[in-house]
Amino acid sequence: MPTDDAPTPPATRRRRTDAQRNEQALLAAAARLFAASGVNAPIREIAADAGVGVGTIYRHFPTRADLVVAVYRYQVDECAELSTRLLAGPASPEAALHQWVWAFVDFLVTKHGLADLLRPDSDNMGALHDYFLDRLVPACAALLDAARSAGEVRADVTAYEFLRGVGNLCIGGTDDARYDPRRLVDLVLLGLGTDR
Amino acid sequence: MPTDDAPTPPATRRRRTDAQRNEQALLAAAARLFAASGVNAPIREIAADAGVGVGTIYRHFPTRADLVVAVYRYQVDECAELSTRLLAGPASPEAALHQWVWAFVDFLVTKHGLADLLRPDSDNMGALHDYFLDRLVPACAALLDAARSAGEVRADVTAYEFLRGVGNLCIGGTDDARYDPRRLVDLVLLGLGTDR
DNA sequence: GAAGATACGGAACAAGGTTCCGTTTTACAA
DNA sequence: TTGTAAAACGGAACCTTGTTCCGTATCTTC
Repeated sequence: MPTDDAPTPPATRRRRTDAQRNEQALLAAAARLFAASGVNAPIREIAADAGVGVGTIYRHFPTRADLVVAVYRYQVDECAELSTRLLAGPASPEAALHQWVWAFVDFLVTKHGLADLLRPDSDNMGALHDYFLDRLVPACAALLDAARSAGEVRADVTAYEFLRGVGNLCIGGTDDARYDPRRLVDLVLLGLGTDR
Repeated sequence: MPTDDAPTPPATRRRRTDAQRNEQALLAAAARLFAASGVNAPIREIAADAGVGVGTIYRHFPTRADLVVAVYRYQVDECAELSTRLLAGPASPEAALHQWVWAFVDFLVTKHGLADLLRPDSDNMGALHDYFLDRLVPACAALLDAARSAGEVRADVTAYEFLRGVGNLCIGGTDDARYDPRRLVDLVLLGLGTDR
C-alpha cells in the first residue's frame, strides 16, 4: 500500500487564510471591547470593530459564550496552572488556597460582567460555565484537598460550591464603590478555616 | 372661607373601578407567573394571563422593576420587621442576626431569579434594588450593630456590603443541585463571628 | 344622558442574539 | 494560468423582550 509515505500531504484542504485572519481579528476586537465596555459588548459592535459581518462571527464562534471563552481561555488556563505552582511552592496549603482565590477574584473583578455569566443558566452562556468549571474545579479541589488534609480547612465544602460562591460574590463588583467582593471573599475564607 | 367643611367631598375624582380591578388582576397574574416560572416571566405573558393589554401594565407599573417590587413589597416589609422582632426577643444579638439572615436567604432562594435582580445595574431593575435596600439595609444594620456592640461580630463589615454579599450568594441557588447558597452563607456568618 | 377625564389595547419601536442564503473568495489541480 | 468546487463572507431578516404611543372605549360626575 504505497499511498501515504509523504509527510502528511494535505489529505484535507488547508484552512483558508481569510478565515484565519478573521478569527484573529475577531478575538482582538472582542478582547478590546470586553476590556473597554465589559463582556456584554453587543455582537454587532464586535463584528463592526473587526471589520466583519455578523455571519462571520457565528461561523467562528457558534455562540456568544464561545467567543467569550475563546477570549479568556488563556487566562483561565493560567489560573488553573497557578494552582499546581502554588501547591508545589513553600506556602502552607491554606496560604496557597488563599493566594489562589485572590488571584481568581482579581481575574473576575477585572473583567466587567464576567462573573455574571458564570452561573449555569446565564441565558445561553452554558459553554462558558462549562469551560470555566471544567478547568477550575479540579484546580480548586486540589488546593482544598491539600488544606483539608493539613487540617486547615473545614471538611464540608465542595470545590464546586466554593467556586460558585466566590464567583457569585464577584458579581457587580465594579459597579458600586460600596461593595467590594474581596471583603466578602475574605470572610468566606475566614469561615472556611479551622484555626484561631 | 367656607369651602371645605364637608368630610372630604371627592375634591378629586375617584379612581376608576376598572383600573383598580386591573391592578389587582395584574398583581395576581404576576405573582402566579413569578412563582411558576421565575421573576423573569415576560411582561406580555403577565399581561395575557391577567387578560389585559401590555399598555395597561405600563400604566400601573412604569417599569418591570416596579411590578416586581409591588409583588414582593409585603414580604420585604415583613423581613424588615422581623429584624425588630428578633432584636426585642430573647436570642443573643448574633443568634438574632443569624436567624434573620436565614430568613432572608429563604426568601430569595424561594423566588427563582429574584437575587439576580438585586444588583444596582441589573438592566432596568434599579427601582427593585432601591426598594429592597432602602428597607433591608437599616434592618440588617440594626442587627449588625447590636452584635457588634456585644462583641460577637467583626467591626469591619457594613450592612450594605454584607447584604449584597448574601444576596449574591443566593443567585442561581435553585438551578443547580450542586450549589446550595445556605452553606456559603453559613461560611460567611462563621467568618463574621469573633467567637471560637 | 352628555361631557370630559381616565384607562384601555395592541401596533410599533429599539436592542440584542441568532439564522439564512445569495455572493465572493480561496485552495487545489489540470 | 485558469477552471471549479469547497469554504467563507456579509448583512438582511427573524425572534424575543422591554417600552412607548395614540386612537378608541369606558367610567365618573353632574
